[in-house]
Amino acid sequence: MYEEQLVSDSRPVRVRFAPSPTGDLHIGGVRTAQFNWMFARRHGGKFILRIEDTDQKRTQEHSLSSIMDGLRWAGLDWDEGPDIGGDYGPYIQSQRLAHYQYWANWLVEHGKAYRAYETPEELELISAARKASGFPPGYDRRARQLTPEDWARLDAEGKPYVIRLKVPLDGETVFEDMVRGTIRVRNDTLQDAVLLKADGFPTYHLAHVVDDHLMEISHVIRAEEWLPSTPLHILLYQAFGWEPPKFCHVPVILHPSGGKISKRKHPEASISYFIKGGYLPEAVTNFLCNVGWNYGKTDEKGEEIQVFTKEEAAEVFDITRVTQTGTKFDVVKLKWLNGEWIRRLSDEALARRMQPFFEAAGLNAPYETLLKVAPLVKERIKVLTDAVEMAGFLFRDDVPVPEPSTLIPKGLTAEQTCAALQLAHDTLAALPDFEVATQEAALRSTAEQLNIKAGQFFSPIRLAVTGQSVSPPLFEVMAIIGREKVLARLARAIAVLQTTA
RNA sequence: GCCCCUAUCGUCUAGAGGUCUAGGACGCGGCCCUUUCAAGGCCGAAACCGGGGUUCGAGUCCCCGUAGGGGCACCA
Repeated sequence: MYEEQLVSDSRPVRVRFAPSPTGDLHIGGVRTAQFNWMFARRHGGKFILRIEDTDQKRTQEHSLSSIMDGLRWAGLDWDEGPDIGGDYGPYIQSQRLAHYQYWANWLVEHGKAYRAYETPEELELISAARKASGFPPGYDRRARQLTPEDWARLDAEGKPYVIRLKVPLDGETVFEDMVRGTIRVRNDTLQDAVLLKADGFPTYHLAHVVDDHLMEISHVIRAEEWLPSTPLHILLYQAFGWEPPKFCHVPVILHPSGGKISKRKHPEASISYFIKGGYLPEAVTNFLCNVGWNYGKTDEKGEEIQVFTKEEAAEVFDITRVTQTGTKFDVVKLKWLNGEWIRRLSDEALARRMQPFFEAAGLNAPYETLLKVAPLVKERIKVLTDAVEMAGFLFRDDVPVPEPSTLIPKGLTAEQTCAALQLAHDTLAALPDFEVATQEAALRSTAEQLNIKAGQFFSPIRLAVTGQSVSPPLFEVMAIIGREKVLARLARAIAVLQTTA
């Protein structure tokens, strides 16, 4: 199916991302938001942010700002939303209760819905009894029998009620999903879903249908977990006599071990994991494009282009080509992509982006120094936090004293190593300047003098100066650290070897 | 239990009935480069879930199995 057929000219493209404020933004939510965003940008439509806070128990105080921060971090800007308003506001459902109550009652008045007075406890009993006698669990629609007189009597007793949809007992509901094609469900498998809760708040089913209609949403792009309840939503549109939007259900993101990735069980389900973990928003959105969709452009070698921006993706985004299979979230591949993006950063940009991570590690890393560090770590790190691990020693005075055993390279004795370090020390001390090229020329000829391989020579120097066996290129590192500290650290290592020998 | 969706290398995917000896990427292995580690270059191993149809021809269409996922709340 091609997308062009599904975007009608008569109806402007208006899509929304509608999270519930129950904590951090979920990584799957980011992708859903991104698909909506790309679809809107592709078709010159509007991308709307709406907050679905109709569950008073689960709503969390700081969640709204956390969600908006997450979206901003990912660069998914919205055209209408709680903070910026718009012509269809308010964009927070708890501020739209009058709408839901009006339309719920409208359905009752028109015989499409009814009041039900069962308590949650009674419902549990009903469900259990049905199960026991071989029926599917759920509600048995007994309140359909109630007359308006019954309602008056129960109201007089002060009994709270909910409003339930009167689902047709026979027939089937059919709709077209933009990625899955025709979906067909028998109505007798559907429940008389609650639309308005006893506390006067709507359920998701009612609230989103009313809002999507009132906000003139043209395409509902949402996670696959909504697929089974979509027939119910179609029935609701029919009961109202409204034209439903087009639906598109995108596959869920799975944990590599199988099953839905959940914030409760997996830290990487939350966008903050990636923000704090030193991932670039460019890489995360790039990666998310390839989970359930693919860019499809190839380079001159015939290889698929893997690195692209979400803007580039939006230019060719076709929602009907979204995959239909649940996809596992491969953090390893994300890390690789993140490395690709880091390598594309200018030194200035990389320095700026690394800075907060050094600070978070308690290191005072001036921008000017980071600017020199950037080219050294650029092709060695996958996430920004790697830079702290790899180059943190540049900003630390308490670099660990190396173990004598690690100091001695293969093929050399302790005495030889000690002598080599002493010679390195003296050579460096005598240099006219401390430039990389000067150091390199001098130390390479020193290695020749000593008749040992360059690698054998540089290894103990590296250990002594950086405290690590792995580091960015040695001469660059020493130039940044400065001659004084380098000589001191060499002297310290020499002393360690001497006491051992 | 009932309903819905899905099924190509370990993972993400390309594949719109003949161009498939099934392509790419990550990861993995090897080689080259090299002061460590990377990055980069080259090479390699690695998949159409099973069974029936339809068709001259099926990874591609249909059916049945099987497997995976999702859903059956006064949560979203």
